[in-house]
Amino acid sequence: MTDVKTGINPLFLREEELRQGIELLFFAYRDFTAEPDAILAEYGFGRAHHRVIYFVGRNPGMTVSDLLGILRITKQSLSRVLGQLVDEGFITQRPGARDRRQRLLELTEKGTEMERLLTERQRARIARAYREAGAEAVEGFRKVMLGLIDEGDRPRFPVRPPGRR
Amino acid sequence: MTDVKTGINPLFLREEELRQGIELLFFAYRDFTAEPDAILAEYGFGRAHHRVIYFVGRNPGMTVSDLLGILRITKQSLSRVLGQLVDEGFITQRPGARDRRQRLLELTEKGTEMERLLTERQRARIARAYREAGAEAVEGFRKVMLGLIDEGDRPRFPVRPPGRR
DNA sequence: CCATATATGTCAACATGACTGACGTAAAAA
DNA sequence: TTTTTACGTCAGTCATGTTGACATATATGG
Repeated sequence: MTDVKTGINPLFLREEELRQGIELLFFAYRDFTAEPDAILAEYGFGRAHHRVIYFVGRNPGMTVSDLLGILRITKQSLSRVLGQLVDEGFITQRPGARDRRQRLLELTEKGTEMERLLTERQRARIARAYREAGAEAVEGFRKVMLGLIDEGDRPRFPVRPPGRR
Repeated sequence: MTDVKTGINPLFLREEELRQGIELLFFAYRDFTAEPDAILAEYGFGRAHHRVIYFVGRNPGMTVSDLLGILRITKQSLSRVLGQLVDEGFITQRPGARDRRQRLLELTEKGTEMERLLTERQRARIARAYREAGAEAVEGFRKVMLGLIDEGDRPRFPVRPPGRR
C-alpha cells in the first residue's frame, strides 16, 4: 500500500490529484464568471444573458435549436432570456432562407458592444493565465479540457463560418 | 497585420485561441456538473448541496466562515442549504474548542457516503481526461487553471489537515 | 393533397439558489 | 464593560432553471 521508494501511498496521491482537479475547476469557474456577472447585474441581466450573447456573437445566424443544444436548457428558459435581449435591442431574429420556421439569431451593434464589454474581462484573464503558463502548458490545458467534455460535444476549433441557412 | 511566413493574421489567431479557452471552460464545467446534478435531483438537492458536502468532506472541522469564503455566497443562502443537510443527517455541527461561537462542520457517515456517490463521477471524468492527455498535459492544465484563479484564492495542494480549532 | 413531423413560441405553475436588509444571541476581545 | 465577531433567522425579491400543455407556421413524406 506504501511505495517502497517514496514512502508515499500512490493511491492517496492519485486521490489527491483528482480532488485537486475538481477544485481547480470549481475555483477557476467561480472567478471566471464573477467579473462579467458584476457587469451584467448593472444592466439587470444575469449569466444566462451573457451565455446567449456570447454564443450568438460567436455563431452569427445560428438557430434557436442550435443555441438550446449548446446551453442545454429548455426552450422556456431560453425564451425568457432571449426575449429580453431581442426586446432591448441586443439581438435580432430573421427567418431562415431555406427553412422559414427558423429564427436566425444575430447580434445588433449594441449587442456586439455588450459582448465585447463582457467577454473582454474573460479574454484578459485567459490571456494572462496563458502567458504566465507558457505555450506548452496551454497545449496541455487544451488537451485535458477537451477530455473533460462529453465526447460528441467537443467543440472543433477554429469555428467555421455558418453555412447557408 | 498578416504574418509574412504563415499568411495568417496573428491577432486573429490570438483572439481565436482565447475564445477557445472561454468555450472550453464553459463546456467542461457544463458536462462536469451534469452527472452529479442528475443524482442530486433524485434526493431533492441541488448543486449547492454538493458544494457544501464536497468542501466539508475535504476540510473536516471547517467553520461556517471558511465555507462562506470558499463558496462566495451570503450566509443567508448557505444557511438554507446547510440547514437542510444538518436536518437530514448529512452534516454535524459542534462548537469550536477554543472559540465556542464557531460551528465546526463535519460529514456524518451518511454524508460521507453521499459525497462519494456524487464526487465519484467527477473523479472518474477527470481521471479519464488525465489518462488520455498524459502527465505532461496534466501539468500544463494545472498551471493554466491556477493562473485563472484570483491571486490569493489559489488553493495549495496537497491540502493540509485542519489545525486545532 | 393530406397527414405528420419539426421549429418555435407561449402560458402557467413551481423549485432552487442567489440577493438585500434587519434583527438577535452568544461568546470573544479590547 | 463595551464592542466586535460568529452565526442564525425572518422577510422579501430576483434570476434561472424545471414540467406540462397548447398554438402556429412551415416542411416533408406517402
